Amino acid sequence: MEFLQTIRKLTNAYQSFEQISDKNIRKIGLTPGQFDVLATLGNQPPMSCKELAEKTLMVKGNLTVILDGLLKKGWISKNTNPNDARSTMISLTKDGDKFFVDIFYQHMNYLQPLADSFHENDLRELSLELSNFTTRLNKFIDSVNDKE
Amino acid sequence: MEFLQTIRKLTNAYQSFEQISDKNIRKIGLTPGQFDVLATLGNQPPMSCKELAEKTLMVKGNLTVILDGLLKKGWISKNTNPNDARSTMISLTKDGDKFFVDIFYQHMNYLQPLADSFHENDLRELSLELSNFTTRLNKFIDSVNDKE
DNA sequence: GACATTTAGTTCAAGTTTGAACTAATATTA
DNA sequence: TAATATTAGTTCAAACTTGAACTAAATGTC
Repeated sequence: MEFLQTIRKLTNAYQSFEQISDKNIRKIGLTPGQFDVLATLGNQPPMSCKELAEKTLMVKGNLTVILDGLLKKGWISKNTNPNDARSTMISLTKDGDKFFVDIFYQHMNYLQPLADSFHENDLRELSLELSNFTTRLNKFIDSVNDKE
Repeated sequence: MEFLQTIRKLTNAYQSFEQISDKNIRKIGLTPGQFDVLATLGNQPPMSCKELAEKTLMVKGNLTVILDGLLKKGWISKNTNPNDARSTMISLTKDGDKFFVDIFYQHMNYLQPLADSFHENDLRELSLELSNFTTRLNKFIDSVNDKE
């Protein structure tokens, strides 16, 4: 069954990269979740928890915990959305932004030799195929959700 | 930077699939880690914790916990390796094997409509490119490990 | 407007994951 | 062979994750 084979390859690729990336992120002193949130907030206007949870694919409960951690470190701020008192807008503080730029640069630097070892064209080709693959996955997710 | 773009696509693809797969696995009553271990043990001769940890990419501490859970459910058995008293050989029990065949079938059934929505050739092409991609990732991992 | 429904975010318990320290067994080497 | 180093697996604390129940605010409907 070719499909399972492809999934296995996908999993291997992802996990290999994760291994590389997480190792450096933890060395920086962040958890992958925290890095994910910081990277999503970086260079963006403030966004709600809901939006942040969607982009990072975290469940809301987990996001609250991660935001608590980042808040304690002083890297994000929370403000009630003036248009909807239920929702909270999250943004990087000045310190948070400085930190983000720093670690992002550091992380990219770490990955540079890896990035350089690929041919642009191969990456473009793979990107395209992964996009098509994901499109179908998401269609399936929608169809499953519709049934519920 | 094409590389980051590709990584993002890879992450999206993986997480979309994970979302699909984990949902069903948890419905079956397993955690993704438990499923992973059962699937690795299925149709294989007994293997050591070390081998199991390598194949599933889990840290040893986590594997111990997961094996405890599977042991409690009666699906695996542990036996000291006669050739090396430090190591433990893990295998599926008869019940565990029956359960594994059951859930594997159930899970495949769940994924079938998704699998059918792809063209074999596209999958083969993507598989190949992912393999090449992972080969390079692993080379990078080795080179980083060598430096330590 | 009052009542039910939906939505945003928090809280909590149970379980997972990590990394480091630990025990016990095997390999190495002098 | 005795001392040392390595390897297999466990334990533990701290942190993360999930899912469900909860509070509060906004929206819909009569």
